Amino acid sequence: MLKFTIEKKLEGTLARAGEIETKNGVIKTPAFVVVGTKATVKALTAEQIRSLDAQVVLANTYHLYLQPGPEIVEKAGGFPKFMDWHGPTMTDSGGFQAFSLGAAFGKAVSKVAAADAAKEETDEEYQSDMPDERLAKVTDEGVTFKSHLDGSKHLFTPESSMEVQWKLGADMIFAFDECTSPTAPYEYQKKSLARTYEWAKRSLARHEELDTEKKQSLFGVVQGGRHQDLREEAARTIGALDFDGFGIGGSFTKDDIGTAVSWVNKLLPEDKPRHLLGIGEPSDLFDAVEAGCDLFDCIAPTRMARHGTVHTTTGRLNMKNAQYVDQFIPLDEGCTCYTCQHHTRAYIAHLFRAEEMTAATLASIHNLHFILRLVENIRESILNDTFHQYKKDFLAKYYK
RNA sequence: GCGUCGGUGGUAGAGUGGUCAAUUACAUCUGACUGUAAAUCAGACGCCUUCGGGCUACGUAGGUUCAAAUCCUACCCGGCGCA
Repeated sequence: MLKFTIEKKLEGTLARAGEIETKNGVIKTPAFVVVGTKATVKALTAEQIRSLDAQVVLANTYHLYLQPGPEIVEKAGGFPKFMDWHGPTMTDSGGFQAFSLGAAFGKAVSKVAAADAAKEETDEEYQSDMPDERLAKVTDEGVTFKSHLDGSKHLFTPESSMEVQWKLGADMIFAFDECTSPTAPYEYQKKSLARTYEWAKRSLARHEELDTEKKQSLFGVVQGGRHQDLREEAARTIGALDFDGFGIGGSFTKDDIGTAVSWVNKLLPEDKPRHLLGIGEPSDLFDAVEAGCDLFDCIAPTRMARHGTVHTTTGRLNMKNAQYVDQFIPLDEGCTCYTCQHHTRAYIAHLFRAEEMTAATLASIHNLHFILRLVENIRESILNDTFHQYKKDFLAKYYK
């Protein structure tokens, strides 16, 4: 069971700093949740995750269901024990894969789209653009999947997602939802929202049957795309259900994350934590905290690290660029992460060019450190009333 | 010395008379990445350009042809075989 306390609210905004107590430790919020999809944070050992002072690790139901399978994870004592992580944990429900393996499969759509790419299609366009080779299809019952690993067919329902997440054993789990595409027509999003609401109730019901001792906390997921009426409807209806916290999911445009999230957070119960699903760019984190979010998870720091992009206080660097091969300075001057304490840009650039695995490890350590410390600093700035100045200064340097 | 095979863009290696500035891979350069289908993907990659095109290129020099990286001759260089 979850205990959430708000220490401080930032006047004139929806931002708050607080603490979530789980049976595996306290999470100081706002907090960035590290993504460990397959019960591993890619390229990092559990010891390295601890060294980063990460607070929470999130794994994914879809991936662990397919491999190694929920029974193995259950036998291992749950995914946290399986991967030797002792702190608080979450699992995502598999709902996001309805989007990434469905409407988005093989296409260039991102759930956070540039404004011009987020144009809603007509129903006809949407249907005809739906990729034939997609691996997921949504029905009222649930989502049918073809495994991306071997093509085998599977069905996820709200009930089965709860069952798998029960076996995976995280402290906090998510209701099964449909993440819609930013190009989906309004009518589709409205229909999808009604379905996600039904799924929320089914998730709750199955969760209550399974978890009689209240070991896991269940978060409901608010969808609604970029529409104020849908977002508000979702916040009211999902918010009225007996969840322990809330996830905010779905698609946004780059510019309206803060706006859309504040529509929701104005209506969600104030005394329960809010997790913004899958957001993790610096500017988005500021906006989302200001709009009242307490938790974030994002694959961006680790994926970008593996692909050679690192965060610095003065913006992103692509370490594969020629200019870094002979720069014998840290990735980011003044950074206290392991990578910056021990290695130079030239060395990291060399490792990427040589395709050495440690390139991914060292860059992941740096990027996670950067984002984790950023969110910690945001928290501090709420507590000592310097949020607005900190935001302004940070963004001015980062997006110079 | 004789014979034989071969010399193609940064590298390897296709092409063997027109559709070739030349397949492909690698390298190089650049970009993207937001609940991980991702150690991935995309673009550029002879020179110039008013983006229509122009120019120079397939060892070197000639030649045949309307047209040559592709055919012929000589030379240079390399592998292999025989002396």
